[in-house]
Amino acid sequence: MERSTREAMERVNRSRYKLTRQRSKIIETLVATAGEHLSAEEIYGLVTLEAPDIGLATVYRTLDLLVTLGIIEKTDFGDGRARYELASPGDDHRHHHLICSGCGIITEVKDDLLDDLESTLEREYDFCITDHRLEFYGRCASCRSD
Amino acid sequence: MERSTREAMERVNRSRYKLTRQRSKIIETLVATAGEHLSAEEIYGLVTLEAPDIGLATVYRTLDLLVTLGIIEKTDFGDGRARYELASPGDDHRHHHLICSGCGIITEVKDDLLDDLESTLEREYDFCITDHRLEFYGRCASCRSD
DNA sequence: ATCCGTGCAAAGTATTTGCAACCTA
DNA sequence: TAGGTTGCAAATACTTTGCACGGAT
Repeated sequence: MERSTREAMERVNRSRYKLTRQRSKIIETLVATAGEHLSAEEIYGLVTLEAPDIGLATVYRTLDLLVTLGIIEKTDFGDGRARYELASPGDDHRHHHLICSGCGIITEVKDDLLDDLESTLEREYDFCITDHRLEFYGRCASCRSD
Repeated sequence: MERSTREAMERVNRSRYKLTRQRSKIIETLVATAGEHLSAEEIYGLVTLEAPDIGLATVYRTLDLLVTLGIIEKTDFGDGRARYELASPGDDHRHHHLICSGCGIITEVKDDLLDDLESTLEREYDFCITDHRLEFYGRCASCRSD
C-alpha cells in the first residue's frame, strides 16, 4: 500500500471517525489518481468499479469528511461541480493551477508564489490573509498547435 | 442616468441583441450595485421590486448575454452560486478579491499584480496565459476585532 | 410578417438529507 | 453493544430549456 494511502487512513483512525471499507476505498482511489482533480461523480465512477455497492451519497459524505480532516482539498474551477485533490502535505496554502481552455487539463504549479504580494495587501487593505487561490487560464502547448 | 449604465446599454444596442425593458432594468440594477458581487437570485430580487413581471429565467438569460458581450463578469466564489459584477472597463484581466471568512464581504483589489509572475510561468510551463483569477481568504479588520 | 425575447413551468445537474438497517471500535 | 455509517430515495438548490405568446422592426 502506498505511503500516502496509509497516512491518510491513519489520520482518519486517529480522528473520532471510523475507517470503514467505503472510506478506505475512496482514499485509495484519491491516492491512485493524485493530480487529476476529480469530481465527486468521477470518483464515484472509479470507486464503484471495484465496490459497486458504494452509494454516491457516501462518496459525498466521505469527501466532506476528508476535507474536514485536511486530507484533501475541495476546489471549484467554475465548471459547476466541485473537484477534489490530495492536500499538499505540510502546507495548506498552495492552490495554483494552470487550466487549459482547449483540453481542460489542469496542471499544478508547485511553488507558493505570492508571499510578497500577501504582505503588501495585508498592509494596504488591513486584511489578515490566511489562504489564497490562484488560477491561470490559457492554452497548453499541445492545444496551441491545433 | 449614470454614464456606465448608458455605456452598457449602447453596447447592447450595437450588438445584434435588442435592448428590452427587462435588459435595461437589469443593467441599471447591476450598475447601481457595482462592487457588490450579487448572485442571480439577488439580482432577481432587486429587479422585481421595480418590475415584478420579470422572470428569473430572463435574469439568467440576460446575465449570460451580458457576460457574452463582456459587460459583466461571472465569478464563482465557491458558495454554490455564480456571482456577477461589472467588468473592469478597458481590461478583462483583473479578478482579484479579498474574501472575509467572518462576514463574507468581498473587496476588490484594484491592480493587476501578476504580470511578472505570468511571464515566468509561461516560460516554465510552456503555457500561454490569457487570464487569471486570484482570491485571498482571511479576515477583515472589523471581523478581527470580534 | 418575421424574428427575437419573454414568462411560466418543467427538466436538468450537483449536492444534501431522512431514515431504517448495518457495521466497526 | 452503542453510536457512527451506509444505501436508497426523496428533497434541495441553482440553473437551463421548451414552448406558446408578445413586441419591435
